[in-house]
Amino acid sequence: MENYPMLFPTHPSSSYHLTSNMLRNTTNQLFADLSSNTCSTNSSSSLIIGSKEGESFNVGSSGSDVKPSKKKGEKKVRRPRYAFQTRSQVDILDDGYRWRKYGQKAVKNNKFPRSYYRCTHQGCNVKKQVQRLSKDEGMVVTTYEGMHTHPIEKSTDNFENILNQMQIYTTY
DNA sequence: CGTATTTGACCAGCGC
DNA sequence: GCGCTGGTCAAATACG
Repeated sequence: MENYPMLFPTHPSSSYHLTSNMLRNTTNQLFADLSSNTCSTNSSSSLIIGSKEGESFNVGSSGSDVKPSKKKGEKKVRRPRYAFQTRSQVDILDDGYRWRKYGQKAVKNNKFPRSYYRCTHQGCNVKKQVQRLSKDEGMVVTTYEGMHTHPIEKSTDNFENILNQMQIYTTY
């Protein structure tokens, strides 16, 4: 059983820490309740994390399978999802990990489609979805699901890179 | 040529 | 039971 203590795992990578810290400072990220309130609430800060239940659902095991049935002993696992809103004109919020887009769906309440991303690391089942609010075009809701158990592969050592991201984030 | 993205189809959960 | 909505897969395509 794994617990999900926080949004971002504390990795020894100082650059990561810097990145997340930078993110917090530049953009006001707020937690939104996905369980009861959904994101339709225009309230400023809605802390969430509704679900508990830490379930590690192995994905990349032995190639691709069309699994109609779930694994043994697990049913509808609702692992916690961490969502935070970000004021940004860009929906590509690079947190240092490499994401592969695996789906895109249109949401009823929003005019903009929701993008589904998954971490490209093998054994890392971290998923995230990015959704832009139709109410506020400059508001992007990013929902993280799961935790990374591996270091960042992106070269955030470059301060220029970080600065560049900061410029992007502060483009509003 | 290898990898990421796009896009339609498929499926499961939920409400009526 | 049926239809709607959300979530995922996988083939095709784009891009380096």
